[in-house]
This record gives sequence, structure tokens and C-alpha cells, in this order.
Amino acid sequence: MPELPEVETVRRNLESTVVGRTIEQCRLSGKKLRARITSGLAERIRRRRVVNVRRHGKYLLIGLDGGLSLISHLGMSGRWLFYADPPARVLPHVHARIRHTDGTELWFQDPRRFGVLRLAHTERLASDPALRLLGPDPIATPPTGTGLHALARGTRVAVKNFLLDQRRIAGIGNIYASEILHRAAVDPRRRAGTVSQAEWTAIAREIVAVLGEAIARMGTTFDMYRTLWNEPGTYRDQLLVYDRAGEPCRACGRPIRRIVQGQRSTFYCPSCQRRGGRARGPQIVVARGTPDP
DNA sequence: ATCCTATCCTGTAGGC
DNA sequence: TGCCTACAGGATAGGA
Repeated sequence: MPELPEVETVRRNLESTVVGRTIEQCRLSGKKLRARITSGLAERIRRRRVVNVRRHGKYLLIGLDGGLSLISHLGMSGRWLFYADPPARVLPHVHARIRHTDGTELWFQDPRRFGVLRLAHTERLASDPALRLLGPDPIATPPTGTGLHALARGTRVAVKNFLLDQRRIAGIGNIYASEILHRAAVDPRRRAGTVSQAEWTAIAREIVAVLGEAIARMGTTFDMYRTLWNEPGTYRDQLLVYDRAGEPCRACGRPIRRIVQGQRSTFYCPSCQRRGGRARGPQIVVARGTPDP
């Protein structure tokens, strides 16, 4: 669920909240997440001070003094929660509880356990197995039409799945892939290698625009995702196609369609997102049972 | 090499 | 009310 805008929101929250605080103790649930939590993690982060909080794609990188970084990925259901005044009862599915020397606490909760928590040496972060294969972060390095066009040359996967591939661009997930392609007026089923340079230019522009607007609204909340203070993000109100199957396209009025690509839902407007873009003029009403021209 | 499928896990919504 | 199935914002091992 959390994609780049949600992770960036949490990053900003953490940056303003935990940088400068010192970890006094860390308690782990002992449960396995997507991968096993780095052995000795709790002991190795004790007494360390948080010096920065960075992000690459959907990965959070919490920098500690002494040259260590805590790598965290939220998976589908992970969240970080900050408590100035920690509750007495621990919530279910909390896998890490970090207590700072000032009594504040930071909890990592992840019911589905698709998240990641690992420790790495800061100077070797780029070669860490979790991060090594990631493509550029589109906020740090905005993509260009020519760059994407070259990257996609010869690729036969659907452009929607291309955008989801973290080795090519790191940070786009299922919601924003649909939104980006809708705003760029590109059919999600098109093979990436057949998308024109002009279309890639539109996609590059919308990647930056959509992610930026979603960050400004603190991300998209359906249910699980929350900020560090358990607040929802409000980009859901801005969604043009995601989760809107059957509802009218905000541009042309025709119904939004849901299809499945790679076992995941894609939402798009069959009228606005086809070669040549949206038909101008009034909507053509086709009688029931009449084949679509 | 590239692409596709199944799988990890829990919670919840909807049908009956 | 309960039982069942389908599905959910991610990533990847392994096979075609």
C-alpha cells in the first residue's frame, strides 16, 4: 500500500521528530517479516543517535551515528507510529518498539508482515541486497522522456507493469501507476517498447506531478496507511481512476474500467487512454448490444 | 535475458 | 450471526 508519496510523508515526519533523539532500547517481536530482521539489530542500535532520515523509492533509511543505517520498507501494511506518551498496552502486530532516552517511543507495526527491517553500514548502503537493484528515485532524479524511451526500448511488458518495476524507477506502486498513465493519456496495456518518445515525455512529466501532488496531500489512505501520528493522507480525494471502476471519467464522463495485469488491478479510461487521446465532441452513445465501432 | 506465476501474511468486505 | 471467498497499496523466487 505505501508507495513513494506515503513513504516520503513518513520520512518527513520522522525527520522532524526523531532526528537528534537517542535510542535507549529496542524490543523486537521475534516474528519474521518479508525477510528475517537483522540478527542483533536491537543491541546494535542501542545508545545510537538518529542523525538523518533518507528515502530511496519505497525504502526508508534511518541514519544512526556510528555509521549504521536502519533500513525499513513498509510492504503492504507497515507503519511507523510515534508516541510522545506511549500507551501502556502494545497494539497487535507491533514488531519493533524503540524507546528513546527522553521516554518517547517509535513503533513499527505490520499486520501482513511484508515489510523489511534491516541494519546496514551507511557507507555500504548502495550495495545492500535490499537496495542494490533499485532504479533511480524519481523525486531525487526526475525522469525524462528520452531517458524512459531509451529504458523501454525492446521491452515487451505492458507499460503499467513497466512503471511498477522498481529496478527501472523506484517508488511507483499500483495506485500511482494507474493515475500517471491516465493523466498521460496512455493505455496501460500498451507494450512499453511501443510507447512513443512524446508519450514517454508525458509520462515523465506526470510521474513528477502526480507524486509531488500526492506528497503535498500526505499520500493516499484507504485504511491501513497512516502518517507517523496516525493521520490519514488525503490524496484519495484526487484520484482520477484508481478504485473508481464503473464511475464516470472526470474528463470525458465515460465509465472507468478495471482490468487485471500481473494479478493486480489496473484502472483506466478506455476513451481518454487510447492512441490519439480522448475523442473530442459529445460522447457517442452506443445502443445496448451494438458492437463498439 | 525477459517475462509471468505463485507465494508470503492478515484483515476485511461482500455474498449467501 | 456466521461461514465462505475474493481481494488488498509489494516484492521476489523460480520456471517457461
